[in-house]
Amino acid sequence: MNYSVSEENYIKAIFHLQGDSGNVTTNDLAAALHTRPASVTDMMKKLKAKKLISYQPYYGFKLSAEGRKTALGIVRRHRLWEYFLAEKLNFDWEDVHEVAEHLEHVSSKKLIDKLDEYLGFPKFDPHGDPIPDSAGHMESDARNMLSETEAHQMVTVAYVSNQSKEMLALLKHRKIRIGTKLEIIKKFSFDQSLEIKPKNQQAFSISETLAKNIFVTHEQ
Amino acid sequence: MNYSVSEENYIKAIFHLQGDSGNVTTNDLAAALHTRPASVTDMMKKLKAKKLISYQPYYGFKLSAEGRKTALGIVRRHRLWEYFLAEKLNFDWEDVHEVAEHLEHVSSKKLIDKLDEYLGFPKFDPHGDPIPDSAGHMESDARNMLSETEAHQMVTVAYVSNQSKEMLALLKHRKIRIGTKLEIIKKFSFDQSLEIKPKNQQAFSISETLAKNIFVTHEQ
DNA sequence: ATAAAATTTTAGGCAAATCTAAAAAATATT
DNA sequence: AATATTTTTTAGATTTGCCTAAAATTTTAT
Ligand SMILES: [Mn+2]
Ligand SMILES: [Mn+2]
Ligand SMILES: [Mn+2]
Ligand SMILES: [Mn+2]
Repeated sequence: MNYSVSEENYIKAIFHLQGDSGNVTTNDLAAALHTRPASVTDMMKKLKAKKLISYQPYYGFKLSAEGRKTALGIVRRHRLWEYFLAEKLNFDWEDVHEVAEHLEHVSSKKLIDKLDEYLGFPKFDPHGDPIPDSAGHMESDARNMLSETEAHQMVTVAYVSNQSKEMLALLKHRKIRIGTKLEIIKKFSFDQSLEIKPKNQQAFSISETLAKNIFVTHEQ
Repeated sequence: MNYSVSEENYIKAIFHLQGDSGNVTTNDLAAALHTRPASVTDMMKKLKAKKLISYQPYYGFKLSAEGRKTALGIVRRHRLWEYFLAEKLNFDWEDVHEVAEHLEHVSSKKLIDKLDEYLGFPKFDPHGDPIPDSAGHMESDARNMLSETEAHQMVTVAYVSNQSKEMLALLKHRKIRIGTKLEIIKKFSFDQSLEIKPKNQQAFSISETLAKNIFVTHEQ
């Protein structure tokens, strides 16, 4: 019911790594947590004993129903704190993650539910990621990769998939954030770069690399 | 420069225990932290090696200048979070301590300074304890024990020295909190009980035991 | 189908933080 | 001053979480 900081970091990392296949490997998890494969194997034994994952030695692991529920709780805390830091404390977009990485481990349910209420039950964090509600449910709206969106469309930035400091620094410089409305002026097939024009800004071009990491919605 | 949760809890406990004499004993610290004397001795060796305390085996210990500075930082975080929980998240007075006990260990300076600013640089926490500023300075205003205050005076509750659940439950029932203004109607020498009348409330009597744990200011 | 390479696990060790039981030292009592 | 009591420290274990090096297993290449 109550897990250590280390256990929580492992659970959350597995949650983020298991995409559709649902299976995570020892090496991948070690890389994600900047730790050694041997340490991962140790922890997997413990999480299996606690029934948070199913684990076949040599064949990877996946969260159990209980593990997933636990992961959603941690993600909820992380994203609510990110929202708080950005909205209330005026943190820059790119700085919220590091602090939330620690705040997420303060696991008082009462604290988080009251924080959620205080913030007005936000649905998305500052990076556009959905915030699970207290029952573990979250929005999953249809988003399209900016690089695959047709020209001459007005879209709204909803999510950025790469959240490295470098990426966020670039977005900040370009004044692109979650909620920014922009028009796709032209697409160049030579290098797949795009000319875009954010509302109330001059048009400029962005690389394919960047466009592949920005997700947009069309509605409205 | 950066200390473990356990080290921080020890440092803070020493800070609270060392009154005027300035010297804390192994048994007292063990009792305060619900741990064993042997564990305290182990940790004292470590804190001494890190120059946070001066420590003479068998003769107790006290914080060094560096240790005191560190302790003030932890106390600052603790009390700012208590203020946040009470003022912004509407926590009951008696519930803030437990959660702050964990939040205090998230030690980002930027986070705490921005939180302080967001809260409007409060000078006292919900229990009336002074909050150190980012340089470690705090108010130390003249407070008097309610039991030793003359009758027919209008005073303001500024601090409660006993912060047990039982005490806070009684104060809550009596609707007495930090900032409550009240008049001392009469003092009974038989049992040292007091008749008091909070503003906008009926008069009632309180025991000497309670009156010895309530501190008040006269100004204004 | 073997051999080579990559991945994962096991074995053994280490540091932090705790504990119990025994020894040592300080303090109090006669 | 000697003895008893209390306090504190030391010795030796235990648990958690991590590591390196070696062994086991799976996967890939020939
Ligand atoms: Mn974390
Ligand atoms: Mn985020
Ligand atoms: Mn604490
Ligand atoms: Mn307090």
